[in-house]
Amino acid sequence: MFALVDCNNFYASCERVFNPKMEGKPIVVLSNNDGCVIARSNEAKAVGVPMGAPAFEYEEMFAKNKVQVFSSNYALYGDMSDRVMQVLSRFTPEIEIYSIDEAFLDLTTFTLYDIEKYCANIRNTVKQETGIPVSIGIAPTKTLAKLANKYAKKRKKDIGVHLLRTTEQLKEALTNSEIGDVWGIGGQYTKFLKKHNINTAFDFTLANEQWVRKNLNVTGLKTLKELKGTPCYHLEQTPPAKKGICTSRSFGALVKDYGLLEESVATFASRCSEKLRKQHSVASVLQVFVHTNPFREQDAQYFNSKSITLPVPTNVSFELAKAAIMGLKIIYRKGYNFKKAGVIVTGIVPEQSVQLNIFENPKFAKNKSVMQSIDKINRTMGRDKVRLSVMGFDRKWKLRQEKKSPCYTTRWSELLTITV
DNA sequence: TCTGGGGTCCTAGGACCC
DNA sequence: TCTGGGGTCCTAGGACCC
Repeated sequence: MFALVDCNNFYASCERVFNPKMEGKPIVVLSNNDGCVIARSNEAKAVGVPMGAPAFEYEEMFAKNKVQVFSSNYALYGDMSDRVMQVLSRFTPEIEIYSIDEAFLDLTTFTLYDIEKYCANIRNTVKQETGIPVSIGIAPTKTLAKLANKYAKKRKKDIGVHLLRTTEQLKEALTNSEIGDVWGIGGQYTKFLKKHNINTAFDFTLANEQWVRKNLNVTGLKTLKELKGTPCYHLEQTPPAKKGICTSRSFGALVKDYGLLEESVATFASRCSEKLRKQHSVASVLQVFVHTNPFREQDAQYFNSKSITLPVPTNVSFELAKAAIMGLKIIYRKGYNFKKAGVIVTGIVPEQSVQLNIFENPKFAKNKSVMQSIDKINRTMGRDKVRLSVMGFDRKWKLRQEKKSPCYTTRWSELLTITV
């Protein structure tokens, strides 16, 4: 049996933990640059704020309904996520952290327990120790656990735990779940399946397997089998190393100037190098891209990218920044209003495989220890305490974040003060 | 003024090899 | 009339996830 633990309206709930005045009120959290709505409390959903709503179009609506608006605060959400996952790990070592707000638990060996009671206990403990409300779905496959979780959120709000085990329980939940709510069935497949008169998860379980294989390929077939109770996905306790790493941002204001673009691209390359070092990998290809704002129809549009093959795979920040700037010089065109830039590294292999190369460059060991020292300083003293000068200092291209809450749990200077 | 960011897997088709 | 058979690797594009 798998349990899927999913935090309710996670970002909105994080904002509420340290700001209890927000309890019971509609609140939304915006994407980077305060662009669109990416999280909503139940109250915000109830007054009709849609997911992805552009903030500037909804200003009046927010005011009218007294919706509290927050910029996203990833330092806070990341730390709260760690706390939730730590609590969950106490209940079983068989845990897969699936995303910032979700974890699968493998409860197969818990045969002597009342699983529903055990999960209710998990839910209460997480709430008690972190302040975050969660819902838990329990079922024989991951896809069914996802479905059970949705069901718990929709129909068993007060209990927050839903178990699917007997044929009757399964049939009832499948019949009452829309096909588009199934994990693995997105917008395109929903349209396609509805056209063929498959409207619920139960309808889908009656579909012909060859037909599903042909039209939704093997991933669709796996989804079908999982819904019918045959597990195709297992618990992944150690996440596999990433095959591609991307750092990109939209700018807070349009950028015309080459120098600012260069600062941003160097910064993105440096972030990619940090992420590579964190998973002990090196990359052999770096791609840099820039583009204008497609929403500004009055502006001339320009999209371009350049791939650079690195002479030796690397995770050294200045080597990646150098390559990124080289690429940027090739694709930069004067006179455009740039809105976004990014760096993607691919051709990722373990650091070990390069170190063992018999043609190893003596610079490699030296650079590696420089990077280790920089990482250590930045980890303890704060991000970018030591950085490449080409990354700049005043960050004119930085994000807009006008309504960011304090980093309650990760910055001494922003700790909550309680006045009695 | 203003519209996010970061991933995965699968398939088809082209280039190339013997 | 008629023109082999069996592979690999890479990339672009489309689907999905959070």
